[in-house]
Amino acid sequence: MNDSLSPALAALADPTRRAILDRLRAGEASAGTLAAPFDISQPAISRHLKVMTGAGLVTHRRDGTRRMFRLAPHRLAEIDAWLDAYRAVLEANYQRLDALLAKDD
Amino acid sequence: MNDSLSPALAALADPTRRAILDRLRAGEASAGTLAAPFDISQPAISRHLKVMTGAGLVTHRRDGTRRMFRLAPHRLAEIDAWLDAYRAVLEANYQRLDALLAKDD
DNA sequence: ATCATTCATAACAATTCATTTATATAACGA
DNA sequence: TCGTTATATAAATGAATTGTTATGAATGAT
Repeated sequence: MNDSLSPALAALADPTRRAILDRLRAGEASAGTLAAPFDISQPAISRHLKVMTGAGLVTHRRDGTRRMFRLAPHRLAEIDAWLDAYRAVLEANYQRLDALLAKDD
Repeated sequence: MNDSLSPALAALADPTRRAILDRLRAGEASAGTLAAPFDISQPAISRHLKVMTGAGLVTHRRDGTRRMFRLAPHRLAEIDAWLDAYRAVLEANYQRLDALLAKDD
């Protein structure tokens, strides 16, 4: 099995990493910028970025002493494609979810 | 943070558990039926099912000595909703993904 | 050359995870 | 009540994960 989903989903299972990814929707950012909002050490963030890179969720390029990270949408698209198989089952539940989110329950 | 995504994504990060979920798309199935295709011990599957239950991906009911499991689409819908935020970024990449899948690369 | 900045890597401890074997529990049928 | 079937739980183990502090490496500026 050519399993690129497992590492990607494992990477996304961490709230810090999801927050980093969220930030990257706004565009490229340096490791330092990405680390700033968090209360954990710089090496910890560096590791998170390495995990995300390994999972194919982000890419990076050098810019002087900084390392600029960028969202790599491919893996998210794969997850989306994986969800397609469940789309039929999900469709019956969208209303319920919408209602729940609306009620902020 | 009311984080139901983390456990769900962590649960889905395991190929065995994704395969179990896949099987459940066809409908309700007993723990034994779900365990059959795999080469790992019964307790291991039982634990996988417990993890999936804890993550809210499945529910179960008793049927005599058997325990019948069923897909619980709510969490998958939440993941789908989470992906919505990335949908704009993804859209630019669907063609590329489709091409890749078509080439069976 | 030296120094400051930005980031990665090493080494370590604590925790969590996936699995196994062995055993317990729950429900049914004779 | 006893045995069988189906499944869960316990205990143990090794591997992976997440965080820390300390240190190294790459780049640019003086």
